[in-house]
Amino acid sequence: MHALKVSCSNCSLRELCLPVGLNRDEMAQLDAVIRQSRRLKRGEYLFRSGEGFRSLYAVRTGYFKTCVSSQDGREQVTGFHMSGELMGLDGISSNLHGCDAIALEDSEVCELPFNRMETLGRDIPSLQHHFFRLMSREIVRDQSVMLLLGNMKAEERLAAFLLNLSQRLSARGFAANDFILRMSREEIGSFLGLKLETVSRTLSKFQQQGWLVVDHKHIQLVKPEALKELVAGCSQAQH
Amino acid sequence: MHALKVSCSNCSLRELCLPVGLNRDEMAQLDAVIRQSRRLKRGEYLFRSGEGFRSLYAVRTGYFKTCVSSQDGREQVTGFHMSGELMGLDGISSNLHGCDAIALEDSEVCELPFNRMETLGRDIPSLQHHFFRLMSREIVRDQSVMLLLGNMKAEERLAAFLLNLSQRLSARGFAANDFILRMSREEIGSFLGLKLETVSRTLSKFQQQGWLVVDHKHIQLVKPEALKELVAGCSQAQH
DNA sequence: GGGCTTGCTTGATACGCGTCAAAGCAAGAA
DNA sequence: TTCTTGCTTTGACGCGTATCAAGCAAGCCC
Repeated sequence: MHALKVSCSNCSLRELCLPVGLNRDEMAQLDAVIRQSRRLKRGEYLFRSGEGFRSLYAVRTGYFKTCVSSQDGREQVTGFHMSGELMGLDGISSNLHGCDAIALEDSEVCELPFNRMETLGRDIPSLQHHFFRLMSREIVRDQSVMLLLGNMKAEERLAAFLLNLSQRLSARGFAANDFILRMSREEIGSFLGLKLETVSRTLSKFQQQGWLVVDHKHIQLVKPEALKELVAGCSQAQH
Repeated sequence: MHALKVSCSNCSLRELCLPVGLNRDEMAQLDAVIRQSRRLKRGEYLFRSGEGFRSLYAVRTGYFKTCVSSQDGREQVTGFHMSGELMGLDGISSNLHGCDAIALEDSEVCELPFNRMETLGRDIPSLQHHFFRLMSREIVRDQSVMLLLGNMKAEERLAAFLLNLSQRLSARGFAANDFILRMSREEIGSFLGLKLETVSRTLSKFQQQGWLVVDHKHIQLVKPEALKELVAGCSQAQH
């Protein structure tokens, strides 16, 4: 990943979500398209399922969850999103957002009007290609969630979740083994296909085994290797 | 959907997977890019996880499953694919295929070299847009599978599966309530996050209730309304 | 035909996780 | 402070699905 460290008035983290090799002129065109960033308070909706789709959103700071709901009110969290990650790709197909996006803490996003990004993609091939790659990456991510929901046991799911979080945080320069959960036990459970009590119990079990320390939302991974060993077998095979 | 019924030497079902409003000239350009179709025998791999990614594949005739495997050999079927449906979108992100695609019966696909489709998309905006829509639709589909795997009980999963099959078959001009399953009980179970015995038992239960008739792979939906009622509450909310 | 394989059904049993309930704990309001 | 309120932890119990195992039907090869 050749992340460009070009100063950018609109979105300081653009190099994370759009790491394309653009020249100065193309960069300026992109800048012209990216809208002012938007701030959201904790709990606020960025968009709701069924609303008209106009833009993608990249997280600048803060934390989001996306979720779909069934008619009788069951909620499935489909993902947690941190800085540099894109939300709203599911809205392209029908011009309606297909999920809710909710800020888990005070957050900031930059808005990418999709029509204009699409047009720009025609002039800047590497940008077009990058968008295809981003969408494909989302499909790959979803497939690994299916593997998790379809095949893993509670302990394996939670271990995979914690390691995934750890890896994404450290990729952003945060500590890999000492972090704050931004979501509730219930939201973790919804994402992992478990009930909140099971999440809580499983965390306690990991703590008893000395693999981590739980203090409310504060998690310290003491033996990340143990967690890795637990998920080694059931994680997706590398070829 | 404005499905064009233009004759096409390479891919008679192109109107299904590429229903774009193209003029004669654009159509010719597209024809030039789409490769000769490829035939596969039942059980044959179209591609394997980890192989280099070059092309997307659209099913012309027959039936496919795609699946990801964990290191210890657990297999998660991520989808079943029938005529007009596209496979391989997950390969774009890393230039490697992210899943296996296997023919469930003797089948035929047409190959869409991705680089050339990408280039063509720049000249034909509606084609580019259509590709974005296709990828987005795949993300939406994956989200609804997550809802299924995360929240539904065995009966609800199987009912949702049968109704989805029924709907896709009838969209292709086949009978909605009388069809042959192309996959084994084990493959259905793998897709739905259930064991084959549970699939078998649940089918038997549906039959005892007079909702359908099972004769090996031959399914007749007698009371599809009953199945619909079962999934009504737990299916994704419409807005 | 006999004997094999493969896939499906069905039953008995086990166990993991959901459900229900109670209590602890932190943060904020009155 | 004291009373909320929301979130979490923990325990007891029960249900739903997995697991193990046996039997059956269909297809295939010799």
